[in-house]
Amino acid sequence: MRDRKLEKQLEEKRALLREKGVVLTTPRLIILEYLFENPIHPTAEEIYNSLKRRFPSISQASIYNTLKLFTKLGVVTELMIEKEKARYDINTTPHAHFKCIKCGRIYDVFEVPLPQREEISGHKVLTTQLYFYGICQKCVQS
Amino acid sequence: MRDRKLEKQLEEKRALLREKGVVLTTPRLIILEYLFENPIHPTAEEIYNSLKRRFPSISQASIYNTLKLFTKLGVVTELMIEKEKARYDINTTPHAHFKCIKCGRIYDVFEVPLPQREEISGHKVLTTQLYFYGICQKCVQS
DNA sequence: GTATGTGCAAAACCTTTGCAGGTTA
DNA sequence: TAACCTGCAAAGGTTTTGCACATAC
Repeated sequence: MRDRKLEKQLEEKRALLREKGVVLTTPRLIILEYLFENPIHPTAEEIYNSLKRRFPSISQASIYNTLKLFTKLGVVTELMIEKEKARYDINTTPHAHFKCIKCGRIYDVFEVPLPQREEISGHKVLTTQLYFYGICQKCVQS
Repeated sequence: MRDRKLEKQLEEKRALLREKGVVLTTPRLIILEYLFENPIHPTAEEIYNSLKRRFPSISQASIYNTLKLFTKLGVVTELMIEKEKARYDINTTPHAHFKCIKCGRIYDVFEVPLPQREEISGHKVLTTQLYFYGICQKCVQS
């Protein structure tokens, strides 16, 4: 049985999509659900592999299309913390991220605030990403 | 005739490479020079296209190998400010970057300091990247 | 001379695209 | 029903790899 709080957040995002005139198709709904239930900053491939077990007909194209749409609408944040591939974060509250260069884990960082700037040297700021790289607590210990 | 200050910086980086036991081959030297003379955060492709005019025998593989080596040694910083491809910055002094989502220009940002943290939630921090995205001054005006 | 690096071409990998068929509102 | 979306397969673009030859020290 699903967490009530999570269910409420999900409904909020669904409402946001409806407001924006987005058609609520099966791929979009199950990807949204997946992101809430797996807030581990998954890649498109991880989402695809997990979902195709339960929904064998889903395609890679739909995963990529949906993630791109969600990013454009601000429903998810696309992280470019890795060179190879994008990762997706359903938590769109501004926050930093830490990537362990040893184990590859990615952590949310709420301890260090993002610089909140509307303008820098005459440039209008719309979004901000702050990435830290190093050795995570688990890898430091071992 | 080349700037004397630039020549000095170049010699410093060459010395750093020698110290680290890196063989100073032609591709490595000309890429280093290129980066100093073109501090525009070029991509591997841009470097390749520019250099092959003067050194037709240079290969893509050498560009990629060299950039990876330089990044590992801390001679350049690899920017993941764009999803599609990496960009390289010879200025390894910690600083932020701004990318214009309209024209694609990438600016150095010295006005906003990077958070200087050695440790976050028990994780050991080694490097930090701060990226701003928005509309640049030139695009705002037009 | 020997370890190390280069150049070439092909492969690997992530992401996008075109289009016929299907689904949502 | 009409607009929009999905799934499939192929293509596109960046980066990596294997190997014979070449080069730096």
